[in-house]
Amino acid sequence: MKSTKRNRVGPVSLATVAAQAGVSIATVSRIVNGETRRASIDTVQRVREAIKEVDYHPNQLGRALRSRQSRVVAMLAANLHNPVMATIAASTEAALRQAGYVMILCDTHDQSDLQDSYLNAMRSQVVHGYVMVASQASPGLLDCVTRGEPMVFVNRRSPFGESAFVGADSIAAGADAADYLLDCGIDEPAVVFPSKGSSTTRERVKGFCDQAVARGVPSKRIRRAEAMGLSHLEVGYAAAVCFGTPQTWPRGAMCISDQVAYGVHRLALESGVHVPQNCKIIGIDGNPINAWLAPWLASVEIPYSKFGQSIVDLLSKLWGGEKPGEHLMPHCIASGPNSYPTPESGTL
Amino acid sequence: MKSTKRNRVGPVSLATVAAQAGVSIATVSRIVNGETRRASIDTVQRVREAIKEVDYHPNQLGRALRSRQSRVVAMLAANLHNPVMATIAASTEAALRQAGYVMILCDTHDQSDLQDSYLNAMRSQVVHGYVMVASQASPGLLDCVTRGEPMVFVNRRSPFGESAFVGADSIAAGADAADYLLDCGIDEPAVVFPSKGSSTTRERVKGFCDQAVARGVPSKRIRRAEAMGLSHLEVGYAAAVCFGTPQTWPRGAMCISDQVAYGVHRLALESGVHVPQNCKIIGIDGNPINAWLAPWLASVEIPYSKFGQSIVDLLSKLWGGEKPGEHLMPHCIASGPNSYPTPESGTL
DNA sequence: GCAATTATGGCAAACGTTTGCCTAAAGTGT
DNA sequence: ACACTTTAGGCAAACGTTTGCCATAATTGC
Repeated sequence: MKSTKRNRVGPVSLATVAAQAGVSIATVSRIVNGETRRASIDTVQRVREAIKEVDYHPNQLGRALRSRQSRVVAMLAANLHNPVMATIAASTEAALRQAGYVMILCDTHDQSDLQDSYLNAMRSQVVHGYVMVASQASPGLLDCVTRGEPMVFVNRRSPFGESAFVGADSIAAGADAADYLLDCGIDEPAVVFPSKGSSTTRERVKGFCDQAVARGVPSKRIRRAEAMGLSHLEVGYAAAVCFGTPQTWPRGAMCISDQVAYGVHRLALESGVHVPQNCKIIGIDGNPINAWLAPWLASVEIPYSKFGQSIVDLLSKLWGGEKPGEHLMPHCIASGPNSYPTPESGTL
Repeated sequence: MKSTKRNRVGPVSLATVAAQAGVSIATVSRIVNGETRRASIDTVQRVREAIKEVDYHPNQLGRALRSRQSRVVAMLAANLHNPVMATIAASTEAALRQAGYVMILCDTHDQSDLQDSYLNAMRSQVVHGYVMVASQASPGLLDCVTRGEPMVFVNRRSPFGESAFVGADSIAAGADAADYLLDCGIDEPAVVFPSKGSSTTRERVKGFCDQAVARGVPSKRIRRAEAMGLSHLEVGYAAAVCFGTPQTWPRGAMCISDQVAYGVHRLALESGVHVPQNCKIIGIDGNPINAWLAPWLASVEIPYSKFGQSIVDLLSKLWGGEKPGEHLMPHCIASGPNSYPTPESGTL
């Protein structure tokens, strides 16, 4: 190696490259950023070699400081223990990466003060955009919105006026669940949901009830089971208590999430109610684990693993100065109870 | 408000505060950083008011650029769809936040080139530390290690010499699983694992086999079932095929992860093998969902939701210049099959 | 009353970028 | 030969911090 290759241990910056190539920092910067027409062909060549030589990588901090915009996006999710949000996080991370961004992940535990605290922290990190998964209304969020920060809301719409949104059509999802149960010939379906649910929850319930009524079920005959609880699992378990004995259990139940369905099913097991023979259950979310652990469960599948791409598309539009748009993701009835033998039909 | 409160729309920096308070930038900086003894009591007061006044928040970019260290930690996880890693990510995020850091989350999909790509990206973000969850050996990782970056390895040790590590004692976990099955009186236990598993996987298998042998099971009588597959679910399902008919199934099986156990159980269902009556299954991980969806499963519980704190502790030590330490997390047999009625003992 | 110390706080140089503006030199048209 | 444009590239000012060093003024010790 004939050049004075210095095994630089310390940080290598534009200055290092410039010195190595014998040009100014400005020239190197322009070449790094693809501004090749401002330099002669052999200068470009020389600089490119120097870059390899000293193993230069642009410092994103300097870049962001100067240009007042980073390649960092913040995701604030309400609860990472929820597999739905974990899936959304994973897919968003992948899509962002594809687009050359990195993602900072924050778990707000569904607390508005924590959300505000994160919002502040992210602002001082000069993040370039926000992804709010199931966000809460909070003063800090209002600030961000009014400041016009690029924000995409996921699953829950902005509490403050119109905004970019990606989520499922909850009304339609609820309606599809109603269709499923009604098509099974169940004339008095139940619906299980958390008492203090989000708007999404309420929409799912509403979609279900409206559709049931539209198909001739008297509103009074829809058995509404609700409970409050920390997790949807517990909500389902607690709410189903009102179903009573095996004789009084409904023959079909729609749970506003798969997690609620798991809770309901546990009580069914404990009560000696057989699912799906005695009671058909349909959830919403389409958790992939259902095929393995909950073959008794039908579910309205929502393609969370495709949310990431839509989120990034929407963000890009916001960055491009466009009006916030909406992406309503398609859904479908995914998994009816699987065909392989349930314990009851086994060889015993 | 008597002061000339300007409703600054633009960015507010140290300069803004300095102007407002009529002092120099340096003074404000020092006060912001708690260097109060360098300013008179009333100057401090005035600056503090000015800070409120203009709603100043330090720009972390400028800070990081100047001091060459940020409050950002990168986590590179092999696969966020794995609930184990999602749990670790969530708990680490919480612990880091507690310590005043933010976390950038990267999903390497267990690919070494993607891992390197992220490692590079993180370096140019000037992150302050790395958390490698189930990392791969790769050139970029070797670079980082030799450069002496603060890194904590989780679940898989560094492929390159000693390093900070947090994880469970896999040998002991495997041994405990063996004890469980043997204590149930099963004399020919099976062990189910992926063919090309990580070191952790191999240790769990080894711990199991060694303990079984130590307790008098001839090594030949341990039925080893392995398969390759993308996910542990599929591994379990495929590996259990070799168990054959209900007559030839083992009476107990240890699966090196709960996910493998789910796969095995699905085949058991399809084959008409009743769990746990005909075959006891024990997994490792202690997925909280087990209590709800897999009451038939025993599991060696590993406290993943406590990993975050240990990870941050270890990172702090590294930052403090200490030698990399190890945290072996305790584990215990968590959930035997639940006591509530299984389908087989139901009212049917 | 004078030197030595301490309190208070400003100056300016970094950190690594990007970019508007300027300067030469070289090329082009007539 | 002259005016004019293009090409190639450097200068220096930001962006928002931190911090070593210097400069006053006030206090202390004798």
